[in-house]
Amino acid sequence: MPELPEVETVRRGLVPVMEGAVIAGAEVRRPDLRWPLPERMADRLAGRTVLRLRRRSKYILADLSSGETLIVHLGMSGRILVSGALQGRFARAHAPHSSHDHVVFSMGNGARVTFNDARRFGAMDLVPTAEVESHWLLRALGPEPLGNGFDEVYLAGRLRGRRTPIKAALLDQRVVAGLGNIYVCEALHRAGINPKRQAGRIGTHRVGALASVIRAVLTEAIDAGGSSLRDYRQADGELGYFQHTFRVYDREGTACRTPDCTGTVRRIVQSGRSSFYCPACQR
DNA sequence: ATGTGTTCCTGTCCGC
DNA sequence: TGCGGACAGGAACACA
Repeated sequence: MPELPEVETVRRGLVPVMEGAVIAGAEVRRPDLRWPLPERMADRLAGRTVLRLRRRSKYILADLSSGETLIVHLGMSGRILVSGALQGRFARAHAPHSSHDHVVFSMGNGARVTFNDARRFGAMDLVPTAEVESHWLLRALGPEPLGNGFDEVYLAGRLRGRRTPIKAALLDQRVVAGLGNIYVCEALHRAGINPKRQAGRIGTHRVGALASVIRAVLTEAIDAGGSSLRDYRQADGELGYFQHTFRVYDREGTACRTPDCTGTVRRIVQSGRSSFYCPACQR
């Protein structure tokens, strides 16, 4: 579930609980997620202060006072729950652990942060802060779509000559970091580009529009997450899920939402993933 | 180098 | 109500 906007929403939800706070203890309830958890992770976290919570692509990065950084990826089904008291703002009782609560952080301020991941495609690692960018999971990532390194000139350069469908190219984290299946579908719809179109065969002008709508769709989703954050916290402390109004994603068979378009949303499979698009207005 | 298909894991939903 | 199959927001990996 978590693409860049969801991960950013989780990060923002964790900032008031974790940033500047001490990790009193960490309980590792199973030894592995997608890969084995870091050696002696609980010992290396206990007593450390979280200096800063950052995000790179879909990774949450917690810089610690020990000089190490905890890298967290939510995979497909990873979620984070916050409970416990902090200035009365998180006055939610600790729920009993579920079988998918794999790592539990007990903060010095009384909050509890639980990493839950049914499918266990998530991951954690703990490395020197100076080595985060060169970590094997992060080193090949393309630019942040909301950062300065991503614009129409960059994107055009990366798509030039590529014969792969634009859908696959945008899902490639080396091209641009943080997009997933939902937001690629949404961005292509807004840009009026058929997901099957060869990446290198999109006109310069339309590539410019694409870069622009990618930023817009992500920004809107982050804003929506921010506005729903408080509601979700009040509900059950769960971070990372919020309602979106998608224009095509998961809307197979329904009317296209492009103004004046009479098309019907279709679903096709591209490299094993569902693509939702409108054949009438995406060319 | 590029592009495609498989794989990890569990939960949910839909049709019979 | 049970059961089988399809499918799920990721991405590393093996292979053409």
